Amino acid sequence: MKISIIEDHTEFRHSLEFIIGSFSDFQLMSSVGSVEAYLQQPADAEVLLLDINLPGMSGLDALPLLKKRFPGLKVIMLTILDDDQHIMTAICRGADGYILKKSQPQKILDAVQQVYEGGAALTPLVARQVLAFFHKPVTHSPSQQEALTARELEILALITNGVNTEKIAANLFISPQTVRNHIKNIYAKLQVHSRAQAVSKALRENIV
Amino acid sequence: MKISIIEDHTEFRHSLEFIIGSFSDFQLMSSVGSVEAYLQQPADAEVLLLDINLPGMSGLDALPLLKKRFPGLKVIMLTILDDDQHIMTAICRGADGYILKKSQPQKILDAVQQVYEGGAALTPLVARQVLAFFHKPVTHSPSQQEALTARELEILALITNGVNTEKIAANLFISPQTVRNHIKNIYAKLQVHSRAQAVSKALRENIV
DNA sequence: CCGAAAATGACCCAAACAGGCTATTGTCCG
DNA sequence: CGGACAATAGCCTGTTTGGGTCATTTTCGG
Repeated sequence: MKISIIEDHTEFRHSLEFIIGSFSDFQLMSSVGSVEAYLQQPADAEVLLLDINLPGMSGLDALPLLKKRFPGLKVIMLTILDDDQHIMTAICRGADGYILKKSQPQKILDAVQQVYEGGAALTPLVARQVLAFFHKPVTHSPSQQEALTARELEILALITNGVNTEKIAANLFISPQTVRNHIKNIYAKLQVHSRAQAVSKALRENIV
Repeated sequence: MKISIIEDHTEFRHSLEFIIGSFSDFQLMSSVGSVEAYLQQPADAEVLLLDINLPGMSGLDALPLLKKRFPGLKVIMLTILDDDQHIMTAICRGADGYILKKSQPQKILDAVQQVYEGGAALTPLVARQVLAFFHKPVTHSPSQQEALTARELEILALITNGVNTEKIAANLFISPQTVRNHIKNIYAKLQVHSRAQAVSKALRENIV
């Protein structure tokens, strides 16, 4: 298993090198202090430990670039912060893992092993924040506003796909006027006043 | 740490009981074979191991119900399948963990510990599938269509919030007519023909 | 079996919108 | 300097939408 490291903090980098060097399963290919240095002599690593806070190009900015240049490379973000925004940015840009520097060495080795085997490595607290993105909207939405009926949900779904009144009516085999009435009721329940607002609310609050 | 189990497969349930009983940190409150049985004599557990495939009400359907009735209860889904759809459903309904039955006993204990400490417990392969939901859309979207200008993005964002032409104009200190023109250009680039479609595309492809 | 809620349908009207065309100004790049 | 593009602005026309009010039928739970 070929591993590279990009981490500017010399002391911590040496620790990582030591940990990885302790196991014969792991082969350290490259260990540098910046993305720029890494790109000058790229190693064909399989797993990359990438710091977020780096001098020059940040780890977050390097992520999509590295993923594009080395397809198949698994990248684990290493960071001191478990900042919500950083986590989501990293994940959206293709990170395969996100672990905190304060983690025990064994956890870091586990993470490398996990991503090598095709999994993703998240510390439990990071995983919690990721999951929050899914069930936050769902839990807070059904509370406030009135519930939509099945028919209304059906029509809202079509509106959300940009279908106009005429086509919705044709689709559901009902009169356009009836569609209009349903839409009025939907607006009242969602407390919106236009299709654009309805679509926005429907998508953001996972009503569809 | 108070733990309950809902699992219909008797043999596996007994294994779980045994594993949990082996540690003095854990206190087994209740161990039953169905959601219905659990609701009849609810225990004030802190962590619940919940099977997905259950006779009667499924674990997925019970999830929101249990979460509502016992706020603060952490639920770990236990299942044989790592089916994509089940995972996402469970997460959207508030699961705090999702682990496979074939996991080593130690992993299950770790998961309980992790959710108890406020984290989320996902096996690496499940985590991979969750992450895929984030970086899939981002990678495929910026390809096809033409890029929007800064002004167009600004206006698209306002449209996405349901603001009408008049208000957008007032907001940006430009003429409503100019806003109309920008919107026409946005429509052309996004290949849509209405605000609703534009909002839908903007939100679904993370353009805003 | 009755009443509430949902689904269906209609009319009107003012406002908003979509699409077509033209035009001026500014900026940036080759 | 000249062309490309973005941002600004106007006009016209037909369509769609949002809001108001009313009425009939169906469905479902008490």
